[in-house]
Amino acid sequence: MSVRTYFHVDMDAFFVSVEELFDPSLKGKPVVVGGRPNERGVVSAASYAARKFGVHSALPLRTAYKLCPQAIFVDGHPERYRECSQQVFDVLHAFSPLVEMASIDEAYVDMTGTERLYGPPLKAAHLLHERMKTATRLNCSIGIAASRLVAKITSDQAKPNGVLWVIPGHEAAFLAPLDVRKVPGVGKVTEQNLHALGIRKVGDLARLEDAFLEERFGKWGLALAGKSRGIDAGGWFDTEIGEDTGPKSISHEHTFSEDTAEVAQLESTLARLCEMVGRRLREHGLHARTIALKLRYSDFSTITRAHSVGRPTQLDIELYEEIRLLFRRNWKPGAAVRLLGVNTSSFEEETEQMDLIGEARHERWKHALAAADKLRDRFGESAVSLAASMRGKFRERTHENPAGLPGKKPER
DNA sequence: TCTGGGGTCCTAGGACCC
DNA sequence: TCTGGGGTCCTAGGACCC
Repeated sequence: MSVRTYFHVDMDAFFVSVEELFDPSLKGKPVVVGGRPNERGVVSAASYAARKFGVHSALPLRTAYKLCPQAIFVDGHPERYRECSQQVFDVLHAFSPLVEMASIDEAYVDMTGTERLYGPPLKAAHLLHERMKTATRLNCSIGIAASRLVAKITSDQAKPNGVLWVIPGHEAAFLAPLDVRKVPGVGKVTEQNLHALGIRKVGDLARLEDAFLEERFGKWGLALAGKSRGIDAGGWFDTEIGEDTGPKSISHEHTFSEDTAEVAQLESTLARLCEMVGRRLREHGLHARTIALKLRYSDFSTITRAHSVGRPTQLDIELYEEIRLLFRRNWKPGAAVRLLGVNTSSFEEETEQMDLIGEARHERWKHALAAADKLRDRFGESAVSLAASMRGKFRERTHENPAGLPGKKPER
């Protein structure tokens, strides 16, 4: 098999950098994206100035405030990030057609066989780096290697705003001195398990027998053995670049600013979550067979309860009927709830069958929801709401029912 | 420290079928 | 009446990623 060349392009402090485009006065200052310092929630991104104080993503906002009270706390703007992410993709795609966005702020580019066009890898990477800066006004770091795994680890080592190449054949030497935690897929738990075995560096891992790792960690251990030697093994690293598979699940969840045990508040929140999920299902032209409720109590204990339905659906009201049933069967009445979530999966594409099945009620809702989706496009997410049509004194970001949705009260 | 929201993948047990 | 052997689907939970 011939040697391939992969770039891993990772945007530097992406959310913070995008916020700086909208408010240049933020530049160079300690900035925390994610919310107010007294809110429930965690840091989505921290500027390099804020990181000097120990602030990093996933840190609770209240903790971030204690570490760095002078930081500027800003709310996240997902639409801005999606738009900039699209610009990043456009730059990459114009550069080389084999691009796969791995998340909103990072991508793999298969650069194999582009030497005649762009020259050797380092030269090509610097050209791409420059084009990215010119087109998006954002900095990125680029890792270059013969496997995607090593390219990803390399871009991390290149940060911030750098380009780094691991020459084929030098993977093991490059990886050996790094902490095992640097290997994608090794998180807190696996790191602890490895430490318990006296394994701290990737080099320690690479010296072990495959059989030993397989015995200790199963299938995952075998993939880990390959990773320690820089081989794309296991999980999505094995897939081809550029193939666009649709989503496998669509979900929304909400953490209350204060825990609550009020049924009206809980159920109207579930209704709102079902609307958000239903809308996205319709956008993607998908019908879900499996609908799941997520419930987190004050003590952070969390359960999920799922049900698969005979007829896949994309309708808010049908999602809500299932979810409410799951909720009523599983919620310990009176127990304060911290978080609610609605998840859908086992998708089926739209079929003629589904349209033919549509009995009157089904069709009414379908048309009403299409109208509601249009209204939301024009006036925003809170313009129309099933939650608003529910009884109960509690209302959250909703008002009366301007679309005239059928049915005042969703009853079975 | 007091812990978001959106995902993916893996494991494991039980039901059910042949 | 002492206990098959898959295969597949479903559910629940957990690790991990950005």
